[in-house]
Amino acid sequence: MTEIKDIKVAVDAIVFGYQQNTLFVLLVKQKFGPFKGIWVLPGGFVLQQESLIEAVTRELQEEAGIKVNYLEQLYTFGDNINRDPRFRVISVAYFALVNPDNFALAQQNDTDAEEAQWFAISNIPQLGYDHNQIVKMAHQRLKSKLTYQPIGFDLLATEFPFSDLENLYSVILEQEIDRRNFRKKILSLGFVEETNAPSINNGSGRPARLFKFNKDKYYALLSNSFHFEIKFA
Amino acid sequence: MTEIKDIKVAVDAIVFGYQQNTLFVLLVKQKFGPFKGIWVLPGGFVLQQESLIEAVTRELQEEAGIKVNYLEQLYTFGDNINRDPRFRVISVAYFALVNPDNFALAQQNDTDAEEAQWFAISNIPQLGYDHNQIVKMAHQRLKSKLTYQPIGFDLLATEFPFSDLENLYSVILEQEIDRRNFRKKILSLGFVEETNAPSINNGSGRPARLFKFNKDKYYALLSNSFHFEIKFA
DNA sequence: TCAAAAGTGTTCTCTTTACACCCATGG
DNA sequence: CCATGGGTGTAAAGAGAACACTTTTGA
Repeated sequence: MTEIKDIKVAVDAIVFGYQQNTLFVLLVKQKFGPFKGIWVLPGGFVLQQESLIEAVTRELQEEAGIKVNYLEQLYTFGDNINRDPRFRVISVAYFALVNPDNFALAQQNDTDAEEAQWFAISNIPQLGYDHNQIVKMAHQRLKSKLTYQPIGFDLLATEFPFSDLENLYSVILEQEIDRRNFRKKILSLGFVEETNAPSINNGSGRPARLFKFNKDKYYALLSNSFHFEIKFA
Repeated sequence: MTEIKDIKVAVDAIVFGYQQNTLFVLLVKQKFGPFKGIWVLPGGFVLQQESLIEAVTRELQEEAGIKVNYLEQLYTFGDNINRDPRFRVISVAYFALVNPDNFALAQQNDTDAEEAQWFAISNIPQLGYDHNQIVKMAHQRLKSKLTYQPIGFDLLATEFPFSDLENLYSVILEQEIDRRNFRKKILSLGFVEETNAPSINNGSGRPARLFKFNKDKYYALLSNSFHFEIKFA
């Protein structure tokens, strides 16, 4: 049974952020190891006494000082037995989203102090290991989940103008959206509500009213075997 | 880095089969270990030199002499650090389907010779480890995939009467189906075709024509960003 | 001729699409 | 008063749901 011992278990996180109509992915510069100096996904080995989730959360904190507000398991990469040139490693990849409040990266010369940086999804460099492939899969997951789960809200501020939501969908899905139909559809779902907050004005044009995602209402609907799907012409 | 070494990696498979309007799951009786004599999912530790997929395939062969015709990764269980009472194990669970040709279990007194047996999904006993939870998740996955991917065909014979497909959907989704609407919808998708095979007669009633799933046609449609969703009233 | 399962069309309703003008503000 | 983005309704087409009788076979 000696063969069993030597498979190492890692976690990696694909963290998406959204700012100025652009989708970003969080990367860190590897400080040592076979890909020293190369950009990779934040992640690392799982410790004996921690759960997988704890491992990801810890790594995100250590490597980027970031707290995500959506996290789910994506896929476990372990079919290429040489994906790490040093030894056999399988990696459980996690898919995460941050909203603008958590977008800023902590400047931390203190702890692990690796460089962490946001990269536009259209501009991801060559990454270490099989991480480009992982990013691709995560991007795909984001696109499809967006159409049947309300995860877009985790990339926006708590209160947002409707146009932000429109833009997020059209940017991420890379499709044009009919503003009228989109608004009608989203509002018909019943879990996006106008707030009382005063309208905001961003420079020019008519001020926008603010909306928010009502999580409770969403879950209430869910338990009544409710299902939605957002598609466009 | 000593903590890292001691996490063991296992794979488990949830294999579904379908016979006589009933959905079955394949279980094996544990021969040793902490759950000796208890039913569990087929699976075992991943060897140093094999991919995850190879590990599942091998275990299915060894423990049940079975070859599946659909296999995909389901989820990786590693948040309960005591899921195996002996040591820390994470398990990559796979979701598999067999069609009637592969349904029979090999009688194998030779190799690993564990007892393998099909259990109706409605009649799963208490399993070892966290395997009841895994089965539940797989069952959920099967239900939802059935509505947007043509995986039902992997549970049927290559050629099948239309009523088999109807029954499969209504049994697995636990819903009544309007036969006329179902047939119209499926045939409108364009990848289920009537064969030239002579009708078959099963005892009583009008003989049924046989249909088959045209994989090539399905993939051709897929690449044209085709999407389907099967829902019922 | 009866029992059993297979095969088939139409209407109504609801959802989705396409499409263009006015409104509120700042400069 | 102009530029900029926000806000809104209606008609036509398509998809989904409801619904029942005829056909073919074996016994």
